[in-house]
Amino acid sequence: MIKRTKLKDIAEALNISVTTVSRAINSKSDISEETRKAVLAMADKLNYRPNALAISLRKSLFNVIGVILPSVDHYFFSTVLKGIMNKAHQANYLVMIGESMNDLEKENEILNQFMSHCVTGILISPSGRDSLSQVRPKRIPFVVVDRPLENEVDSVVKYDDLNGAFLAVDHLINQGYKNIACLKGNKDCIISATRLKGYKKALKLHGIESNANMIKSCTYPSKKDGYLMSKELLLATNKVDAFFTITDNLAAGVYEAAEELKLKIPTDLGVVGYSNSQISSSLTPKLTTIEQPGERMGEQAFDYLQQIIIGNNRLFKKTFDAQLIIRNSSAKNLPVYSA
Amino acid sequence: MIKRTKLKDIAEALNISVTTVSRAINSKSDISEETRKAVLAMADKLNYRPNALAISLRKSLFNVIGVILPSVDHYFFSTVLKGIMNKAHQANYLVMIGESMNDLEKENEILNQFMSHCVTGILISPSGRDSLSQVRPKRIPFVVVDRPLENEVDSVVKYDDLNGAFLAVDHLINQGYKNIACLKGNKDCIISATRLKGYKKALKLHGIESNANMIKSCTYPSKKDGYLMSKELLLATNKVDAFFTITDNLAAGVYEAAEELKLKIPTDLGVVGYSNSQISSSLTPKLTTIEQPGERMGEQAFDYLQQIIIGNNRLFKKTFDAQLIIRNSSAKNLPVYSA
DNA sequence: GTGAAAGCGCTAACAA
DNA sequence: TTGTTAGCGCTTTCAC
Repeated sequence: MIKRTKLKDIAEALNISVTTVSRAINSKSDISEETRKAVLAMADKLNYRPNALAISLRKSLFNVIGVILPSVDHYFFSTVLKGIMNKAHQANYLVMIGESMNDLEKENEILNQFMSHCVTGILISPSGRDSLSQVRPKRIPFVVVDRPLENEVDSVVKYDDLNGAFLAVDHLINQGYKNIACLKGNKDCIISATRLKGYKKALKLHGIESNANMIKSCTYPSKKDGYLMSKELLLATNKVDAFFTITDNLAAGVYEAAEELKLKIPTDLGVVGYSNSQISSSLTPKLTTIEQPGERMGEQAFDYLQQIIIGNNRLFKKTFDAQLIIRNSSAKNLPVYSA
Repeated sequence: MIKRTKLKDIAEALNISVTTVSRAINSKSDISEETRKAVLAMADKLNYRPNALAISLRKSLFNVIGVILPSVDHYFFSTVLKGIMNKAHQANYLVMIGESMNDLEKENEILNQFMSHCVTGILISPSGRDSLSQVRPKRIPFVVVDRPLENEVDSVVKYDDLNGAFLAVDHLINQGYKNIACLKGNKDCIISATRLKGYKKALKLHGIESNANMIKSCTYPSKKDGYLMSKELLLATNKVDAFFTITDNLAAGVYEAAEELKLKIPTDLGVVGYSNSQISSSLTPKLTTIEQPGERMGEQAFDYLQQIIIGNNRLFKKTFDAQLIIRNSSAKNLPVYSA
């Protein structure tokens, strides 16, 4: 922190009191137009910039919020962050950002640092089931984004993941695929678990029995994991004719395995991903997937947080409707989409 | 900001002075083991958390840095941010993040807010040529990342973009492509300009005259722009047999145009992108591109900033070497790569 | 319309 | 080893 002009400097230069300067800067009413102008001119001349730390300390409010996301280079989360920043900027809030990397301990560390630094509120995409039990006791305004723990006590902006997965798998079945495998993430991941439920729900609805052998998990879903898991399944049973993957990355891996095994998508193998990330429309054939409006979710989350900060003490909940984006990776018989 | 335990609360609970409590918390030497333990126990009991604002105000240092990037949902920048956060977290710094959206005015606004909030230093990827003339006068430690203005007065972590583009185009020529077009961004974008130079340098080296009609610009390079610009070029001259695009997104657009016009990549049309973003290996055929180690660049930038903050008053410069990643989009005759 | 004084939570110099 | 005092930069009573 470098030394800079403060109110006292302005006061001394003008031979008036600090109080008066403060009043002028904050455009209070009880001050003469004359002095006001003089102060402002001098402030400008000396390149005065208020010290937000001092102001915050004095006024007990700090217009900074903290955002905790699993990872910023994950496309979906980066759009959530963008949404948050859109609104935060408008509302004159600054945003601090921390990555939890799905690590509860690191998450808690960041949380504590944020608290120490007096953030006014927290926006968090929890890394695990116990995340929020770390947050709640701090008694700080917060809103959960995208990874809702099942409860009725927190404000949360989420996505209808159950239905998203359901739509994906239902679509595959309707297209004529019979043996649909599911590629998912960690057992502890709420999102993964919810999407798995949606998968099972769709199977059940169509009278298909879910088979544990058709479900594969990995720690941190990547293209490579998708490749390995799908290859294993394709070689093992030889009956899998479609994949539902809980993330587009995994689907990209399926494409790779399919090519290696000379299986044509979508005729031999149907694929539906999740998130509509950038790769989904770059794959050939283009990937059918589930849209996730990260930016809008981030914006909504900030709006709720702001409501809570200004004292609106109710619970805010919003679930974004699931939306299937049909492209060519699931067109068993006919290509249905080409844009 | 909610009310929380402060030193005074602990002091009163223990009937000792605030100073003593402070000493205990900060584990100074001149304090009895006994009181130290008592204080720590009470602090824990009352769930004490130091007020970083007050500490910073008092000590005139605030362990927060500000990061200004054009856009966080751009893959490359999100990895830069990740690199910065890796190191910042290790060094116990918090990071504030702002998006300039390539808008000088917005950039300046964020800058001022950061300054007001007493960030110790700034990491910035400048949005335009005049960005730094806004930063320099503030006399705050800063490091430029990835978008170096041509000067010798700032610390900067950059990438050898001239050579990156050169390698890309040189490679295309060596593969046997004759008429190589360049798809780029805005005229004001330094990065775009530098890569264009590399393109021209490679042409020149091979005795090919650069042709203004083979160079197309757009405002904010997207897949769609790539599609439109490449289609226009392919329809117009019918002689373009390869594209060098200053970003992978644009290359993805070229793929789309190629498919529409029934041109086979790489036989009819060679393509080389830039950035090695996620889509590059999802495209079919896989895209030859230029690797950009965003995370490592972010880490390096933070390290430099930290040096400057602790008073190491020299200029820090680092240029990451350009690296061509050869995949199949540029294999005019034989596929050369498949992983 | 203006200024003096107190205090936000904390630390550092100086006393005791 | 502990306490007293002053002050970081600012705002807010309360006098004048």
